[in-house]
Amino acid sequence: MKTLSIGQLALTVQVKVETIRYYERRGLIPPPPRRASGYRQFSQTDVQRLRFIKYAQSIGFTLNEIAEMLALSVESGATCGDVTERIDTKLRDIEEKLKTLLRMKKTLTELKTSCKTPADPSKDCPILESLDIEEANKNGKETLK
Amino acid sequence: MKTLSIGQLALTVQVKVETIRYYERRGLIPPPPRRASGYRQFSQTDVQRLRFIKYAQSIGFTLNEIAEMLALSVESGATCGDVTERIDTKLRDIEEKLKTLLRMKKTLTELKTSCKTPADPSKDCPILESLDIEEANKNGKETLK
DNA sequence: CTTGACTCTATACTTAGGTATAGGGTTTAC
DNA sequence: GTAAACCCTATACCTAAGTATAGAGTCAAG
Repeated sequence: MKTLSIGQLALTVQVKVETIRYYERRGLIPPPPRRASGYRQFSQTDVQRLRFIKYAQSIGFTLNEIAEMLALSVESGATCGDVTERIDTKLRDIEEKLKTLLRMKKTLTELKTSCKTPADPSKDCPILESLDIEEANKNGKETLK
Repeated sequence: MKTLSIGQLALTVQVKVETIRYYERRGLIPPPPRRASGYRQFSQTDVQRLRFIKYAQSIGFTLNEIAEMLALSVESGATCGDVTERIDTKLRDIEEKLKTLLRMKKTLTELKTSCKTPADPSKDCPILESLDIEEANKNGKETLK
């Protein structure tokens, strides 16, 4: 089993050196053994673990959630049920976000339409207009003259 | 024109007092006139402006983007073109996020299926298994005995 | 054996959008 | 006229996921 320095590990999994140390602080990877000099010695396990972290991140899990799942894998007897539960939670999250984004999309599209067809095309945007009117009031309607 | 204290404004638009001061610092609302005591005096314009900010936020604009739009409304001659451009940019953002979320949803759903049907239902989750194997290796297979 | 690349810790900084607190001064209602 | 409720500034803190920096020690190649 050849060991890796933090730099080699970083290179292997395409992660910054600082990030690995950060993950160790966060408890996402176990503190690796050290050389006499204090240099960290990582194993292939750590490569695997970091890859798992990166993958889980890419499918939308936060570091906290990933930490929980990793803890799960250490407890013996963790089964599919434990994992699918987290997946379901995450799927509900995603569903929520999708709904919000779709609502935003709809509103923006409508806004765009109302904006594209002003009574007079040379006129100011009706969206900004409401603010402008207020600005005018603020200045005692002076700006309307 | 009756003026409002920061607390009254906060109540009116359902925003925390601190948030209003924060918006002032961020340049989202102009520095209001002050009483002799230093107390801020807000106008109906500020109510309008804060409502605009909240609305824009709710449809997905960041405070920076909102600041830009507010600046736009101050420049005379800002038209629909200026606004629809921002809306289009935001719509592209949303489209991106939607794609990512849908990808995540698909992956998680597949993962769930693979997790639900292990060879033996009492067996550990195949997702966590890959990590367990590595853990075992690390301990010199001792844990497999 | 020296020099450049690597590693160590600790601390601060980043973005985004606030929230909380300390230590004051002010206003208002009774 | 005093006490509660309000306001002021400045500063620190929060989440999330890192990134950057300083100052020191270590390793490997020539």
